[in-house]
Parts: sequence; C-alpha cells; structure tokens
Amino acid sequence: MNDRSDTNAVPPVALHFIDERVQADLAAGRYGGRVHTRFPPEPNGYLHIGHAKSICLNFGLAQRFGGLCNLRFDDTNPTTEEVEYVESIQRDVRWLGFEWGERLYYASDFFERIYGFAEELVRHGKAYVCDLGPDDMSRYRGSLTAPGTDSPYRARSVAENLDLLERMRRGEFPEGSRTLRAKIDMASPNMNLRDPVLYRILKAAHHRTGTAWSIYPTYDYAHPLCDALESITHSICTLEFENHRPLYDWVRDNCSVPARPEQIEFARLNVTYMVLSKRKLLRLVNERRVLGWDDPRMPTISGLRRRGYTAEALRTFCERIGVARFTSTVDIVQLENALRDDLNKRAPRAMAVLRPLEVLIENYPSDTVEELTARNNPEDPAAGERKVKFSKRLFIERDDFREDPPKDFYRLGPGREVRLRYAYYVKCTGFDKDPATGEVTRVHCTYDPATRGGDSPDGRKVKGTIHWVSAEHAQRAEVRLYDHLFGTEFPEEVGEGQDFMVNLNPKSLEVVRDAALEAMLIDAEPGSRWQFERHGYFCVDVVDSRPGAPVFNRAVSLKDSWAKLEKKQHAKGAERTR
RNA sequence: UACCCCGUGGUGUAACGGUAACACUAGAGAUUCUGGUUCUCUCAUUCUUGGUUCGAAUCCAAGCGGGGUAACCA
Repeated sequence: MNDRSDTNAVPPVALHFIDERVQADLAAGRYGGRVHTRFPPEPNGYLHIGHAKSICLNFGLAQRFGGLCNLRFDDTNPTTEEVEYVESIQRDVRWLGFEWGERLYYASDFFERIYGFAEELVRHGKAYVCDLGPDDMSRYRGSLTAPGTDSPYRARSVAENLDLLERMRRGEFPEGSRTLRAKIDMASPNMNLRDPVLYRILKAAHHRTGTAWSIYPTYDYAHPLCDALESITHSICTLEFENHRPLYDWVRDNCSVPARPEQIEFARLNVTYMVLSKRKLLRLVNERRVLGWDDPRMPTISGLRRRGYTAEALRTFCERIGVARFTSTVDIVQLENALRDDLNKRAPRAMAVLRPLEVLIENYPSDTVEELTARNNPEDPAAGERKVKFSKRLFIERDDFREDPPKDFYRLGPGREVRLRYAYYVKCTGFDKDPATGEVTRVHCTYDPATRGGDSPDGRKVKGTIHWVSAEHAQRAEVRLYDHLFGTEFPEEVGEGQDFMVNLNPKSLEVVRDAALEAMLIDAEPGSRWQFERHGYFCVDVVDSRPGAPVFNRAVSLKDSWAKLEKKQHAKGAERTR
C-alpha cells in the first residue's frame, strides 16, 4: 500500500464479533457513519501484553473502518497514578505501531465539565450527597442476594445537595466523610445500580491538576462522560465491566452529553505461564522478584521489547488469538511462535558458542587462518554473505560432543564425522579428559581439505552440522538465557493460603558470562536482533550493553526436536525401570 | 444460594439454518550445510437432553459446567 505498511496492523484473518457489530452500525448509518474508538489506560502501571490486545483492537478497528482512535489517560484516581506511567504508556503504544495524532486526552482535562454534569444531575434530583461512611454504605448496599436500603440522606433537597457538593469540592470536609451518589435503585439486582458513588473526597495531589480538586469522579461516572465528550462511538472494554453497562447507559442518558457512545465488552487476554494483573506485576517489581517493569521476563510491553520481541510479532499474535466473549487462556507457544515467524525472516544469523569446548584440528596447519563464506540469512538472499575466520583451534558447543553417543545423536563423538557449518567435515579422533573431574577438556579431530565450504566432492553424507567459532578470533560476551517467569501453566492457581509468588520459576534467568561469539557480534547495535544458529533469537540488551561489551538476551529459542526426542526417550527409560 | 455473561478438536478462534474450517500443539513422513525453516498426512458423536425444521454448532426450553459482580479501584 505505502512505504509505511510495516507499521500498519496485520490484516484480520477473520471478522470477529466487534468487527461485525461496527460493520452493522456503519451499514445502518449509525453515528453518522463514523467509527471512533479509544484506548483508555489508567496511568498506574506499565502496559502489558493484555493491553496490547486492547490497543490492537481499538486502533485496528479505527484503521479497518476508516475511523479514529484516541489515546486517553483515565486518571481519576490520583493516589495511584504517576507521570512515569503516562510516559511509558505513550512510548509503548507508539512502539507497537499506532498513532493518536492530536487526540491525546486525559480524563482530568474534563474534570470541570464532569463536575458540571454532577450539578445537573443534582438539579434534576438524580444525585445526592450522602454522609454515610464506607462501612455504613456497604451495609446499606445489601448483598448479592438481599436488596439494599435507601440511605437516610437520599431525600435531601436540591439546594442542600448543591451546597454540600460545592463545599465538598472546596475541601471543607474530611476525606471519606461524604460522597455524591446517583439516585437509582437500592433494590436493583445489579449491585452497580444501588446508588453508585459518583464523586469521593480525596485530598491527594493529582499529577496534572495538582491540588485544584479535593473531589474526584469515579470510573463509572467519568468514563461514559469522557467517551461522549470525545464523541466516541464504540467504547470497548473487558468483560468485568459488563455489569457496569446499565450504569454506563444511565450516566450517558441522564447527562446532557453531545454523543451516545455504546459500551462493548470482550474477554481479556490470559496467557499460560504469565500473570497479567497490574497489581501483581507491581508486586513483582516492588518485591524485587524482577529487576523492574522492563525486566525481559516481564509480560509488559517494555519487557517484551527489551527481551527482543518485535512490534510486528506482537500484532500478529493479537490478530491470531482473535476477539471473543469467552474467557480463555492462550498457550504461550502461540506468542513465541509469532516471534519466531517474524525473526526467521528478518534476523541475520551468526555463530555463537554458549558453552565452549575446545577442538584441535590435528592435521590443520597451526599458522594458517582462512576466511570462509557464510550466508547472513538463508531465508533471505538479499541479506548477503560474510566472512568467518577458521583456524586450527576452535570452540564447539559442549552439548555437541558425547563420549559415548547413542546412534541417533548426529553430532560429534569418537570416530564420528560431522560438518562444521560453512567450513569442513571433521572426524573425531580422540579426546582429553580431566582425570580428577571426568570432564572432557579437549576434542581431537582431523579435517578433510576437500570439503572446504561444507560440501564433499565424493558425495559423502554426514548427519549433523554443528556451529563453531575460531578460538583465536572469538569474542567473549555475556548472554542471558530466559525461561518463563513462572514455572506453572496457571500461576494464579495456588493452594490454600498460598500466593502466586510460590509459582515463580527459580530458573527463569541463566547468565552465561563467557560465551564465545563470532567476532562481528562484538559491535552489534543495542536493540539489534540476531539468530544464533541452532540456539535461538537474541537481542542486544539496550540497558546493560556497553560499546565493545554487548549483552545478549535470548528472546526465544529455536524449536529443538532433538531435545524433545531425548526427553521422550528418558521418559520411556524411566518407565521401563519402574 | 441473586443477577449478568459464556460453553465448537489438546489450545485459541471460524462456520451467520444446508452437513464442522483455520492457526498453534501433538504424532507420522519428506526436504534441508541450522535436529531450524519449508512441505505432506493424522487427530471433533460442536456440554447434555428435549423441541422447532426437509435440514440445527447455529433457533427455543431445561439441565449441567465455567466466569463475572457486594472499593469512596479501574
């Protein structure tokens, strides 16, 4: 379409129920043919992958139907909100590939008008100032099965309510002593309609309005008003607000707002091995179980970005999982796969030996260094080629050698021949062992000069190809291997009296301090992504890397069918011995 | 024991009254200078029971199962 197509949302694989609803509204000529959505985060934490779903949904809808999407900070509770969060949220939405143009709003921008609507409600006898404290209010509210009782303050006169409301605003009353409540129905089976609180007294400084206000509107009251004032057509939120919809409609219909937006709910995202609740993520940060909101193990957008996820992969993921009204949990492999799909096409390859084992090519001259040609990306010829240095002393992966390998092990072992990627066929002639520890310290090989480049003229086949790095020319760097932050599929499912923290995976981070890397990797740009052949995709950490000292984060490993095979065999072996 | 919402392969979604589709996983095989990629093939009495209909995953009813809701949070 245009040269910015890479920042556009992924085309929908199928129309979901909200697409259809919007389509029907358009066909029926509702809202004057407009589609206007909004993404309304509360700035009280960092955005996570669940928000990414909502962002893709809201901005995607606008893109698909030629509409607009606003970014709005739902900042009605100054006690938990901070500018740091406001900034990170904007960064993350932009990074995901979405633009709100001039349409950046804050609920707090509307405080004066929202207050005006409150006076209007009071004047119409639809709201009143209530002197009940939190405990009494809760008692009067009744229960899920028992109706509530009218507040003794429900019948106050309009004049008295107006006066009290204004004095609340001026800060004359202590925090928690009074509220403004909608006069709806204390016997409603929907708890949200039992005279919900519209305004509460909060003597907290707001990150934007400072100390101008000592009362703040509640979500249920402010949200429909903001939507209407921004002329939103489709107000999309998650399922837990479903029971709030009648209240949303009540506010909208009882205030003289300029528009009539409608709330549509969808199921929030759940992913296996992840916790996606801001409260719990905050705890992980505060209790130092992770290094911060952008810790690469966090499900936050900033964490995933630092880990090496691309915006494209996140958008693809959001497109693939769909949108529905059924509460479900998506397998994390779905996410990982979206990343692999993307990086397989884009990431340049390199050879990196994470756990080096020395190899000596006995028949290779000790004073020779060769430059061999390697493809930068076999999936993309345009990525070109590069030169890799080869010499007598090499490092290979410790896992690629076995003293006594099984027959289906295609790598190196005594008498076995393998191909060194882009180099030569080598045959193992022996190995050295530390007599004290039993550890293999060096492998001896001979090479076949006729196989230079990796092909044998005699048509001889080898089963395995392994990566390597020249010992003389290798560069050392730190590599961080990440695994799921939680060790169980459903971390929030815990036993009696337990906390989700018990499910933290103690091995979620393994640091490899001295990986031996192909030389060019020493200059890898922070944020650049690479495939370490036969290992996975790695991203140069933007926080801890220094010039000449990059730190690599493993974003996701490659699929490993050998590991799977081995695991299965072990399981079988265990079964036999039982 | 109130009200609201939801039940389609292992997982996530599609099928819009005309005979269950797609993606991922898993299994089998082929290709491969990454045990990667790619490519084949295999895996469902649509929660149950009734009803409406020539015909039901789709409509209706009941049951069963799951989720949400009693902050002056969002």
